[in-house]
Amino acid sequence: MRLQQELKLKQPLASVNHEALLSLVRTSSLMQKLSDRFFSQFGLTDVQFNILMILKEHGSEGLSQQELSEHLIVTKSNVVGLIDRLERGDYVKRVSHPSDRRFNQIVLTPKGQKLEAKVEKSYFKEVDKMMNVLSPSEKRSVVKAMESIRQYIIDNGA
Amino acid sequence: MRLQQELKLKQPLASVNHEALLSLVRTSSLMQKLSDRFFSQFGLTDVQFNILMILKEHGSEGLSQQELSEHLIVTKSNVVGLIDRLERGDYVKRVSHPSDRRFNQIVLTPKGQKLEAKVEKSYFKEVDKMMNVLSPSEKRSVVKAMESIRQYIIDNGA
DNA sequence: TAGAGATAGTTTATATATAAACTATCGTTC
DNA sequence: GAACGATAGTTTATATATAAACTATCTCTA
Repeated sequence: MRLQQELKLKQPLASVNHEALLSLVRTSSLMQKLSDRFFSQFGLTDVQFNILMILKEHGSEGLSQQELSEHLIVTKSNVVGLIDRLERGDYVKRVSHPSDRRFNQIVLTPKGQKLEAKVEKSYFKEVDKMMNVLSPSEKRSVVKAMESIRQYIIDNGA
Repeated sequence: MRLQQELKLKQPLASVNHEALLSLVRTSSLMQKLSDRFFSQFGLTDVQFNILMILKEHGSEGLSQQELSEHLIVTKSNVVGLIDRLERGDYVKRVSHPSDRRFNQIVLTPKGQKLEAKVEKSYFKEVDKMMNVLSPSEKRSVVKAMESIRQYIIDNGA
């Protein structure tokens, strides 16, 4: 559908720049909703699955909450609740760092490992289904454009 | 920066599809943060400004909370709190529909109109600055790619 | 070695978001 | 006209997110 109709605008968008921006914002918002629905099948949220994937990559050493907050680009105060909830579900645990008691090493439990492996398979299938609506050159173009935008944001102090 | 480094991945991304998806997700997340910082200058959030813009377009008739929830693609229960907070700041008000008391017509107050007009000017300048990192053909390509993705999501029941 | 500063994590207050259960109002149908 | 069903908005419980103030721990330096 055309963006103007989707946004229920009375007038066409005046600027191509605004149209491109709203395209991105609207699309990522809808992707978020699709993602929510997908992960809720497994009793997870997208953020929770992301954490499980990150922790899987870091094995038995895990990551500190500070490191996790940098991976997720969220504040450390947010990570507290995220780990609380994952710990409540017995998917991860906090382990005290042996030589520096300020750190929690967050590691997957066996239950967390099993769930991650199971969800990951379905996840990559869904990703392929969605992204294959784009041609290879479109994908390259999107990746390049997104990189330019991120560079702008980083240069402007994010 | 390369996505792999930004995401602090130990291994390169296996699939181009996943890379394209994470490009989008990461970029919109950073855009959200830039947006937060921009609007906080004016004591607003991005969602609040979006509501003010939508209401401006609908003048003295305003929109019901149900209609607003459709514009914003959020649930009506979310809209309750959004309007509560904007009403607390005297930016909008709830007006009972004259012939159907189930409806609230949400309209801008004079204070809300003034703020919207002021913020809008800066907003469009920022949008131009950011999106002009893309060439005209890149913008067209992004708009087209995003439309394809949204079509996929709509077809898959969102 | 005592104190100062840095770092990791937590708490609190607030904003955004959902789903589900609820109230109030309106329309339709019998 | 009373009952039923649909619609609009609210409330509650929960998840994600921030900023700011806090505690605990560690490190460095005077």
